[in-house]
Amino acid sequence: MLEVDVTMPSATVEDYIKHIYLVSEKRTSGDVSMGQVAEALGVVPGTATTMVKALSDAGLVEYAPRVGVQLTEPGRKLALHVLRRHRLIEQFLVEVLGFDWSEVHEEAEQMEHVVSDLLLERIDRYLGHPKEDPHGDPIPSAAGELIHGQVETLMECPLQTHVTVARISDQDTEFLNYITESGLSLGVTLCVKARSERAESVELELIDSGNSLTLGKGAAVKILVRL
Amino acid sequence: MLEVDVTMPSATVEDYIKHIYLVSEKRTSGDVSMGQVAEALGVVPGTATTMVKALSDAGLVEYAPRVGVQLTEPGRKLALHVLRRHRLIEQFLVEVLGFDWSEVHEEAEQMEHVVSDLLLERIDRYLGHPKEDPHGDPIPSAAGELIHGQVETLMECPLQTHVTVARISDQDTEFLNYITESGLSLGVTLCVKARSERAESVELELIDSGNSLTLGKGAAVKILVRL
DNA sequence: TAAGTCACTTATTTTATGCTAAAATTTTCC
DNA sequence: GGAAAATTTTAGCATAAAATAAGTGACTTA
Repeated sequence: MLEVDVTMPSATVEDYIKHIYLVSEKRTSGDVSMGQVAEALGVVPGTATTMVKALSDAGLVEYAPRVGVQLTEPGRKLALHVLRRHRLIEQFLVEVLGFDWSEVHEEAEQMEHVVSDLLLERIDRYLGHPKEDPHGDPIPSAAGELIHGQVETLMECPLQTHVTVARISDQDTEFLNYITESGLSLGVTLCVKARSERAESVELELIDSGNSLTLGKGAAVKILVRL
Repeated sequence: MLEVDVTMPSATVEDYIKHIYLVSEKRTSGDVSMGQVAEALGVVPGTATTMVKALSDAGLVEYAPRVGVQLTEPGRKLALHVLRRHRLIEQFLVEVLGFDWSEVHEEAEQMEHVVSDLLLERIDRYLGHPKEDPHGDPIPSAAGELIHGQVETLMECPLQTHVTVARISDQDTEFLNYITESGLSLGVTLCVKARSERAESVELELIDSGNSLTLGKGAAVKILVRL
């Protein structure tokens, strides 16, 4: 039987735990299915089953065969720690080294597994203890707490109301570039003029520029706004 | 037989190539023995033999059984590329994030395998294209050239002559802290008053502070000075 | 030159992570 | 409610990188 050493989790273990956390945040349901785990990690389902059983033996998750997986408290701690590393690195790359918000994800994906606690705290201090990363994602505290602001997607927020773009929940470079070009960067004020559930689209007006824009549901749910 | 994909070397491959380069720089002899490789990598000799054969199949080294190993031109290119990453990272950690020169080695050891070329060039630009890292080690250019200044160890440099500490060729935290406490940091001017080959020691005078200091051979050969 | 020691190589095993393919189970849909 | 579809698990195998242990060659020393 595979033994996972929790004292120094491998990059693979960290990735599984992180993705299980991210998926379970998105879905409100309790358990994450093996299919979702496999898809998030880019492996075949059989591989996910094997790894999740190992994670379960290591006490990082609770696994119920044919039901799904769920983080334990140590697992949640680890997930938030990895997420803190990822998001602080992204913020550092943008703020200090002049990266565009669309290019930092892949870089942080690698670095999150190697930066020491010491380096992480130096980065945090250098940045002045930021609360959010370049995509508006909240940065967990060193103690493992995460405060997410009150946000809603463009598919659920009130109509005819001024709202502010607060967070983009997609890390794809192409998508982020499209968002930038459309003038939907973080902090921009807009107003949802109309929404069609049948056509799965929303019609926006950008207050500052006065431009109008129509977005499909797929894109609209990735854009989170604050009232 | 193990196949090594040279297009994207693993961290392990990079470490082998880097250490073979570093050992062969130190020793003037042509080949690096398997024992030296194993010791540098912290593995048993059998592991080193197996990996070196794989590196040889990949065209990164030339390997003669029971004689030793030597980098090919692609191997040398890779070694210098890894060293460039390592040293630029060290310089960045010290210059930008306020690390002490004694704490950066281990951190860089991890990061050198994950920073992208893009990030590396941003770091290089941010630092103003430094020529040396915090220990005085030369930083190879992006093209793979390395200019090392004319330096000598404290065991070979002329006596009764003012020389400047230019480079410390040991990354051990304890040793570097000792060097700092002794006032032998980079740039310090000193004078070798006497040297005893029998006693394997040198007697130094630090010009700026006026302090005197005796060093054993082991330490003295790690301190490189410029005339 | 025979014996002993040391360094090195080879062969086999282990660990972590992945794959494919088949079997089993659950869900969906008439 | 039973067949088809989708999902999940199991089993067997592959790869990278390490270890162990045993065998081989080569240098030393008398």
